[in-house]
Amino acid sequence: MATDETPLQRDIRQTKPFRSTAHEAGVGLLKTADVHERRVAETLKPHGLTPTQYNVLRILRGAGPDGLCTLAVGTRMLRQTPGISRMMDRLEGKHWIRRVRSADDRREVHCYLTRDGKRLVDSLDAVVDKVDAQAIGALSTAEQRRLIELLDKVRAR
Amino acid sequence: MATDETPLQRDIRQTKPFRSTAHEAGVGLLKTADVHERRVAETLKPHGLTPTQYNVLRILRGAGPDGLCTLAVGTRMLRQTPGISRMMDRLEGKHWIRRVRSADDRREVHCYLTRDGKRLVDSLDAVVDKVDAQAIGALSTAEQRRLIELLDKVRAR
DNA sequence: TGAAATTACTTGATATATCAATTATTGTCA
DNA sequence: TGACAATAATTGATATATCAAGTAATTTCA
Repeated sequence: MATDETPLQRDIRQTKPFRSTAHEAGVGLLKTADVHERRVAETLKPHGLTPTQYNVLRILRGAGPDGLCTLAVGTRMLRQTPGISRMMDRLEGKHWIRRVRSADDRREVHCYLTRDGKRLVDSLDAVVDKVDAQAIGALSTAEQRRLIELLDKVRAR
Repeated sequence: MATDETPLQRDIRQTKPFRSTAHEAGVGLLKTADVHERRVAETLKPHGLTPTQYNVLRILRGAGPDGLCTLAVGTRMLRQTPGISRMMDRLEGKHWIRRVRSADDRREVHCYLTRDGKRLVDSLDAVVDKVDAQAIGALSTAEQRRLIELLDKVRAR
C-alpha cells in the first residue's frame, strides 16, 4: 500500500512518508524558501551583493533621505540579522551607505544610502522583479494571494 | 486613497505597498521561513544542536544502518550546505555520527548515526512535532495541503 | 592499456551569523 | 539630583556558510 511520493519527497529524496501534514508543510516551507532565496542570490551575484545586503539597501531607499538608525533597519529585515553593525561596516566600505551619529540621541547611528548605493539598488529593480515574476509566476494571481494569506497565518502564530 | 496595510507590511514595517503580488508572495515566503526556522531553532537550542545539524541526523536515521555517503546527505538537506564535510567533522566530534571510508569506492565516505546520535534524534521527535503542530497548526488540514501544493509549484519552476 | 575526464570529497581563505559582554548615552524615579 | 535601569550600538569569540582550489580514486574510451 505504498502511497504516492509527493513532489517534496522527491525534492529531498525522502523515501519515508512525512509524519504529519503539518510537518510536510513546515519542511516544504523551509525548502521552498531556500530554493527561492538561491534564485534571488544567483541573480544578485553578478552585481556583487548578497540578498541580505540587497535587503538593507532597499530598506534604506524606502526610508528616504532621512535614513534609519541601525536597529530600525534590523527590525525591517527579512531575516533577523544580529550582526547588523558589521554588515553596515561592509556596506559602508563599499560606499553604498553612509553613517552619522545622531545629534539628538547620541546613542543612535543613522544610516543613509549614498548616491552610489541608490544607483545600485535602482539598477537592480528590473532583474529582481524578473526573478519574482518567474519564480512566483508559477502561480496564478489568485494562487499568489492565497499563498500570501496562508503564510500570514503561519507567521501570526 | 491609502490601501490597507497587509500583515506582511506590518511584520517588516514597510510603509510602501509591494510592487507586485508576486513580490509580496516572495517576500512573505522568505520572511515566514525565517520565522519558522527560528521557532525550530529555539526548540532545538536547549538540546545543543542547530536546525541544520538536526536535519543531518534525521537524514542519517532515515538512511538506516547502511548510512549514506557525504554528498548523498547533501542532496537531501533542506538547505543547500556546501560546507557539509566540516559540518560532519563537528557532528563526529560530538560523537553523534561515525564516518568510514567506503571499501568498494574509496572516494566515498559513509556516515552513520552512532547510538548516541540515534538516541538524541529519537528524543527530539516529540518536541519537534510539537513546534510544527503549533506553528503550522494555525492552518486547518485542508489549508496545510493547499500550502504544500502552492509551495510545490513554486519549487517546480 | 592508459591518458583525460569525472566524481567524492577535503582544505584554505574569507564572509557572514550568533551570542555574550562591553561602552556610551539616555530615561526613570525615589 | 543621582543611582539604577534601559537603550543603541560596538566588539570579541566562535560557529557556520561560501567559493575556489586541491587531492585521491574511479570511469571513460580512443
